[in-house]
Amino acid sequence: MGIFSKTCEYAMRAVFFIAHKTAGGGRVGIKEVALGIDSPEHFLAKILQDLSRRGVIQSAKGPNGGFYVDEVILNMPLASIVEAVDGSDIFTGCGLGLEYCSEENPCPIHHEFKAIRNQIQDLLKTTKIGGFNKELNMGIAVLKKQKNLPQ
Amino acid sequence: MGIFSKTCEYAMRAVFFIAHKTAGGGRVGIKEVALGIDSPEHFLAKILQDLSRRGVIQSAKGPNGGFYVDEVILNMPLASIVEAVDGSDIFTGCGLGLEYCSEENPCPIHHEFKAIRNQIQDLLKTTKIGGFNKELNMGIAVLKKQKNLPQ
DNA sequence: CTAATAAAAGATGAAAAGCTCTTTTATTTA
DNA sequence: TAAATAAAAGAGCTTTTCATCTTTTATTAG
Ligand code: FES
Ligand code: FES
Repeated sequence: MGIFSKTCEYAMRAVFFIAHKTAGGGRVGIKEVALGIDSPEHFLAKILQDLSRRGVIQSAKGPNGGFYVDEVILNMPLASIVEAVDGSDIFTGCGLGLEYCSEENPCPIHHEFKAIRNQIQDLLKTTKIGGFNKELNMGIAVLKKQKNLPQ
Repeated sequence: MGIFSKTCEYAMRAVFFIAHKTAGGGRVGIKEVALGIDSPEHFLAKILQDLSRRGVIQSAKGPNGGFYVDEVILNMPLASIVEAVDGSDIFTGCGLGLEYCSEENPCPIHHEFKAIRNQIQDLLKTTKIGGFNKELNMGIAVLKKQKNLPQ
């Protein structure tokens, strides 16, 4: 696993995809999202249901239904997704797994780790959910493995 | 979970502890290590056996036996432990979980994430296993939760 | 109002991570 | 050589994560 759980990785990719597809109106179905980010459909459905309940995306049932986002969500930070899925440990937790990270009783790598943690926090708080629509449209950024490309 | 797996967190704390206790010679038993870093003894034993097999620590059976490290190990980077336990995904993996991280087909957060990944790599490669013995001796750095300290 | 659509919810299961307990093997010291 | 010591190895359990399949509910177009 990487820095984020697999669930959280799917969540971020999916929300980027939905933002990209519906920023100008409309909805996108679960099948299309799963295909677009290369994730297991039924598993992703669970994740999106949860994000929808928490207000990180929006959804509508029935014909022409699907997932979508509004202006407010487009301006929310990536951190909203990560916190909803993985919790806030990544912003506050100790790099060596001590029960709590503290300035008074720091673990050996506390200072260096804190800098990294802050940089992660910065990335997640300043990156807006809708911030990559242009890159995604232009194909400069991708949300799944591109074919015919070694390494 | 944090950036590293729980197993990896235990491993790093344990190796720091062993380095601290045996840098001047001698061995330290599994019970003392488990107590010293506040980890489950039998689970930690498995982790240390594995690290020993991989040459990240040394061990001796019988009376006066236990775990220890030599000069060579004291100068090895923290990265050796992390790689042995969690693999090298943390050095190369994509922040959004794409199959591979690539400059040609980057995910939306590729550039910012790469900077973070490099900083983690830098921390793990420049931090020596024996680099904190002084701090640990002086009590300036700790390897388990300190008692009677709120937050 | 009905049929079609699409998300929501429920039930279940596989795999990995985390953890415990018991037995065996190697070493030392007396 | 016998007893004590301590890691190594083996077997197995619990929880969490990741994933699939089926049924239900809400919505909409006709
Ligand atoms: S105490 Fe470990 S990172 Fe702060
Ligand atoms: S492609 Fe995602 S971090 Fe490089």
